[in-house]
Amino acid sequence: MKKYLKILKKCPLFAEIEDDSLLRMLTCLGAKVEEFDKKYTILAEGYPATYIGIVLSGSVQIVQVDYDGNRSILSELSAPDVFAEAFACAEVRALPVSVIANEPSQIMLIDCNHILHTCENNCGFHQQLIFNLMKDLATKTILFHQRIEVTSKRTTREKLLTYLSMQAKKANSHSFEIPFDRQELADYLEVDRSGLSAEIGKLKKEGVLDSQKNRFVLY
Amino acid sequence: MKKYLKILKKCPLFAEIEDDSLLRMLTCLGAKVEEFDKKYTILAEGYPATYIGIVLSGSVQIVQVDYDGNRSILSELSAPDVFAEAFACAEVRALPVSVIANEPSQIMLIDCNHILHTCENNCGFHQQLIFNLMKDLATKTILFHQRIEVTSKRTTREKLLTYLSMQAKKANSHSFEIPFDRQELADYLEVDRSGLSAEIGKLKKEGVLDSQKNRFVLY
DNA sequence: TCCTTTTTGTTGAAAATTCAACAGACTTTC
DNA sequence: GAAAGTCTGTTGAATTTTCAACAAAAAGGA
Repeated sequence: MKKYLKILKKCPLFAEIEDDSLLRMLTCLGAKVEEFDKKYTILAEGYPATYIGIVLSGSVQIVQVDYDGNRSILSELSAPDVFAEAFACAEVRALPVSVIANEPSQIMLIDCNHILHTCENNCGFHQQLIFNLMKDLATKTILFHQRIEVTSKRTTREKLLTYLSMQAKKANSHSFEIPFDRQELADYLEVDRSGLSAEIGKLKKEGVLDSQKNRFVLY
Repeated sequence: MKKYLKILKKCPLFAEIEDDSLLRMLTCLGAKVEEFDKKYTILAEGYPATYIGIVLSGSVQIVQVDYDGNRSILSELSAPDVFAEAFACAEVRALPVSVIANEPSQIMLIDCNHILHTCENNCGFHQQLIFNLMKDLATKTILFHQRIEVTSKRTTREKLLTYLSMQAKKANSHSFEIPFDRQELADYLEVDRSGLSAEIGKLKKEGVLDSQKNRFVLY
């Protein structure tokens, strides 16, 4: 396990846990590392969700089969991202998604029951782990909530302005960078990319904002 | 506290916890019950999020002040709903919303730190409480995820069909009821109500589905 | 540096949504 | 049981978005 320490320490799930405690804990949790070739299925739709996954190297896709049989890629993750934690914690009977290796990848799998039900050893770091997992879920909830707040606006302009003011508020400044390129921003806002570009252009002309690449200024 | 037992037992946060254990635990957690008159602020935007709230009676609104000063109501909760748990667990510095009493209400407030950091007594039910809280957050994450999956479709028709097939899958039947009236469904799908009604009409004519009130049949 | 690839902005036409207004069906209240 | 209020479906016009196609700009590679 030692060789994965460097990447595991970057994972928010293991924040505030010392190296040796982490190693001991992983053993205690029965964490296992598996290697998957490209296109191999790591977790399969329909199976019970018990495992939490952590990408150690390579990348994975979260894939869903549509009601009319179309496969769609919900997201793509790389190290040290965590996946399936919500499904595992909610104890869903059947995973609604599959997780597929996007390239040869090393994946750590931990049975969520081992996390949630602390062992008799009662290691103090287990507490911290639960705390970290909780924080991860809570943060996701908040981010989703924010996104819905943005996308529930009805026009591209409103969505954009709502999003940008949130970012300005967060940065505590009129000038700030966003973590998206145009296509990604359009996907986030759930609008058409070209329409988004057009709207940004309009707002510039009107003097409402200015932008160059990812940097925006809101007047 | 005893008089609140009946309502608290309905709250998923306290699932699988026996009455007397629950009462002892509430004391241990420093849970307090406060009464708020209509329009009084229970939790104020901008303050640190440390408390988890539970509606015991009455109802509350989750309110947000827009970037241009407009107040908007994000949701309305009644007993035995839980609020602010995500903010508290994520330890956000400033609440992005306010919680206002919508009528005279009794609210239980619990400092989230007391939940997350188990006491030295190490009561077994505290474990269960953490577990329940985790499940609550995980479930919310999943529900938000689903909603985004639905609303990310671009047309009313696609949104509606995506949502309905999810419900059919969940009910494991072509015929099922949804928990929304038309306006609520439109809000959930983020579309115009009248447009939604029109689309349902079209789909009926095309023989894709049938509906009366909340009951839908998908062919 | 040059060439290739990706990203971004622009456009106009087609399609879809929103908006406002109204009428009928259904509920609730007194 | 009548009246008031709410919910739903329908319509047409105005607005907005999407879509496809292209050109300019930026980024990356050889």
